[in-house]
This record gives sequence, structure tokens and C-alpha cells, in this order.
Amino acid sequence: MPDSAKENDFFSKVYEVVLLIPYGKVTSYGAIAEFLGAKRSSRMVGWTMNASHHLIVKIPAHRVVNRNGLLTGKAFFGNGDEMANLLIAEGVSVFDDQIINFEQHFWNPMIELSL
DNA sequence: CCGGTGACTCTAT
DNA sequence: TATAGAGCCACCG
Repeated sequence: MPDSAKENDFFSKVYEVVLLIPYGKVTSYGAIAEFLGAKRSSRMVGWTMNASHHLIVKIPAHRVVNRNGLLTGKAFFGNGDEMANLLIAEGVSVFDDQIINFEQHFWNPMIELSL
């Protein structure tokens, strides 16, 4: 198959998964990395989110947090609590940059996209 | 070309 | 329960 590898590219996959996160749900960098078969490369997911900012396509990066439900990337949203604000607007409780009842809002691509 | 850095996570002490 | 180190891989100067 001639086409390729671009579709299976790490970046593209990350974008796809993130775009599939339902409204009011969140997931973690590690979960995405694991879904892509590279659990140890969770940093790349974060880097991908950063890169996604200058894309034409809108990426709901606010729905991606670390495995503790902590909004580690909130500083990259520009203003202070932009990220937390977006999550709250979607019905996700956030306090002190920490998602409340994280497990309840957690969306696991391994299961939801279960193969 | 090489070293430092990072939106992470796991394991060991 | 905390703290420290390692692994991961792409980008930047």
C-alpha cells in the first residue's frame, strides 16, 4: 500500500483521537500514547498538542490532561484559567487546576474505540 | 552534529 | 508518602 504511513503517523493519530473525545469528557496523554502503542511516549502527545495550536483544525486540547487529572497544560492556553474555564463550561468540575471526579469524566480510547 | 528541554509516566529508594 | 532517576522522541539553537 502505497499511501501510507502518514495516516499512521503519530501526530495524525493523536489529532484523530483527541478530536474523538466526546463533549464533557477528558483523557490523558498516557492513555493516548498507549492507544497508539507507545505508552512511554506520552511526552510526544503533549508536544503534538502544542503543535496543534497553529493548525487550521481546531483541537480540543483542553480535554487532554495528565494521568492525575491535573491541568498541566493550562499555561499554554494563553490566559490563566482558560483551560479550566473551558472544561467547566462543558460540565467538568475543576478546582485548583485539578479535575474533580476525574475517573467519572475520563474517556479511555482503548475502550471507547475498542478494537 | 550535539546537547538541552518538555502539555508525561513508571519504577526504585 | 515523598523524592529522584530513567525512558521516551521531536524540536531548537
